[in-house]
Amino acid sequence: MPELPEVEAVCRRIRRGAEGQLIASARILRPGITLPQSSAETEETLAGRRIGKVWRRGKNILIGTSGAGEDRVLRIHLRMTGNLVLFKDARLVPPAARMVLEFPDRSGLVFTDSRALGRVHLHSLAELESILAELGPEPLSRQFTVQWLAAAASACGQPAKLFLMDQSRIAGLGNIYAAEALFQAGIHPGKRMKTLRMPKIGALHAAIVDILRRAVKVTAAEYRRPGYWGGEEWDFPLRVYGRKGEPCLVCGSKIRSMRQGGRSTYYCPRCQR
DNA sequence: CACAATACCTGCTAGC
DNA sequence: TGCTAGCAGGTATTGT
Repeated sequence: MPELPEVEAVCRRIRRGAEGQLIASARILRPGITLPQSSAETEETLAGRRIGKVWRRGKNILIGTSGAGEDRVLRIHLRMTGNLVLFKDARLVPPAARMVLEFPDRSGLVFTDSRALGRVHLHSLAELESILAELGPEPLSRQFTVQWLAAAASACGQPAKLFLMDQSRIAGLGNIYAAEALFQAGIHPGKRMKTLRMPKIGALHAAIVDILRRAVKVTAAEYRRPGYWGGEEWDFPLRVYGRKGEPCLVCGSKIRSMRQGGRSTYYCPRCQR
């Protein structure tokens, strides 16, 4: 489910309560989530370590830890339904809890994930660096410029929607925000990247940055509520995603949907060419 | 190589 | 009411 703004919101929500905490015990309640790493080994390594910095890269949540031996980083990917929540009592945890990091006072950080597609991995700093090197630039960083996007686009024959969702090109966009960015820029999702010219490239860059900034702002506020997510509410106002058959908010044409890369894409046939 | 299909999972909903 | 097909905000792997 979560894309960059939701992952950012989760980081901000847990940061205050998690940073600096001692992990008294770690329990992996669903062994598959650590594959190909061993869940028993993950539990053993984490126990007795202290949580350092919590940060994010693309859709990866990164939790630094220190203790016996070298520093390790816990990398959590929420995939479709994952979430991280701080619990007052880590023994009273919901059925979808997949990992529990319990602190000395019995409170804890809990990874919930109904579909169990999310992943938890423990890395050395060197290992983490090489994994993150596979990701494209952060769209809200200085790295992500119009010039960079123009250069990346000119070398790419992919349809625009697939380009935006490819984490090795830009890190953090997913199905919803990619669709929304293309709508805002007036670009058809099937448009080949290398056929885009300058005013459109600029519009796409501006749309990505604008939408993600606004979504982070709105979503981060909502995610302070610990139970948030589970509900169907989507706080960022969506203009095309999920609106098949409804009128375009700009021109009134019926929003259409198509399949791309096995996923549903929504677009306005008149505004997006 | 690029691209498409499928596997991974559970839960919800629309339609019968 | 109860069943089922289809679909879900993601990504790694397999197949063409």
